[in-house]
Amino acid sequence: MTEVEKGPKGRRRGRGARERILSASQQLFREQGINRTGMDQLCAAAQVSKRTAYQHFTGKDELVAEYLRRFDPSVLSGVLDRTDLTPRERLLAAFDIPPTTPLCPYIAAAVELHDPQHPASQYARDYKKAVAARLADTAREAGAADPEQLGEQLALLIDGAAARTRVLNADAFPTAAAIAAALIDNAIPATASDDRRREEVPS
Amino acid sequence: MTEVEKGPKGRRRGRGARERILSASQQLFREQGINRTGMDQLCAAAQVSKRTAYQHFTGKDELVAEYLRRFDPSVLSGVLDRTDLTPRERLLAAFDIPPTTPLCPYIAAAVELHDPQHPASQYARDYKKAVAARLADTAREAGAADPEQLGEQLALLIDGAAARTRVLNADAFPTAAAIAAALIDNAIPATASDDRRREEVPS
DNA sequence: CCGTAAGCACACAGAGCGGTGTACATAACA
DNA sequence: TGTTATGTACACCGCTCTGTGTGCTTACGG
Repeated sequence: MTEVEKGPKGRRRGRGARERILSASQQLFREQGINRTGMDQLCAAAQVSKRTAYQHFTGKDELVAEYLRRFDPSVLSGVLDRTDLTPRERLLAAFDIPPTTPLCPYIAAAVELHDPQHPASQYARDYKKAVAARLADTAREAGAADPEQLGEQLALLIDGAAARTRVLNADAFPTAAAIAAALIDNAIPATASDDRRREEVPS
Repeated sequence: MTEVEKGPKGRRRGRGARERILSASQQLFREQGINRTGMDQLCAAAQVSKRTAYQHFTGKDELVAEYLRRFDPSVLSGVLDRTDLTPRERLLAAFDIPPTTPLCPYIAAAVELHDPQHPASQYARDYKKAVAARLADTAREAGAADPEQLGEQLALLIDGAAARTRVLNADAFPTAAAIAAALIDNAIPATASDDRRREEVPS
């Protein structure tokens, strides 16, 4: 096992330079934004020398892309996979986000980088499509008439709530959840008995 | 009448330094973003010396705030005031935006500036609230049961479509319009005789 | 015990940024 | 005719940014 928490000089930790950099990115990029966080500050926060950082990442662009890739936060895999909820409840749970998220980092990255060709922007696009697809899957499971459309609609609601929360400085997710509930009720034929707890709906 | 289109030296135009600066801002801030547009480039595009620009605006911050204030485009005063449409049609027309808008500049400014106290961010907040209020007014006029809620919901849909359009690089307003139609139909009691002109059949 | 890999500290380059200082030119008005 | 606004041209300041170059220090494996 490599030594950990070394003395004041030399290698600080055997493993973890990359991880510390990415972890600091998570915090700083979200708190301050990408453009307003310089590499100097980031390396200081990660307790990593700048030289080391540029040996792990070819540049800030690659670091930003990796930072975005290290997500998946709650919404995608956390909420929609819960088996203790009905599909309908899972769809609605996607709107019960904790107040810890100032703004969806994917939208923020796309706006801040401002270049659709930037690797991070491309990944943001892929991720958003994946979220819509997952929502569509769950919608299908819930028995929606047009699952793809419902998935796209719910994804739009999430993004709208995120953007509006940022601009207004006030939580917009309850509003989005209300719309979502209405859409789901509209889209799912009443025959699907989703309102009963813990029941797998045979499609 | 002051002379216009002067010679190669001296004062280029009698009036218009300010206007040219703001006009160049409209183009460059939208095309490239605020942070990626330097004052040098902006002054060159406006054919205005940097010195003059800083005599009209105390700094870039003030310029950005003024740039945002010089909007109102179509949505707020253009569409919702049309008397040739029923209130319901006016609400839906807010989603028929031309493809000329890459991203709602208010959201972009709030994300790029990243400081809720920035004058431009404050104005963006005010503007978004005003839009929701105008939508609520129209919703009331259309006979909605809870106009404030419907206005807020439609505003969220617009912001969601704007954000999603930016991230996905694909028009998301049709999806938002579909949701809006459903919400409006749900919120307005059938007694309201808006549907009488049925030549436009959506969905 | 020595080589190598990993990392640190620190200075520096090159560019762009917001913003200013200075000297000069022109138009409108007295 | 002269004064005053208004504007130009252009160099310049101080700062921050991304990214390197250089030399030193440590840990670990053979």
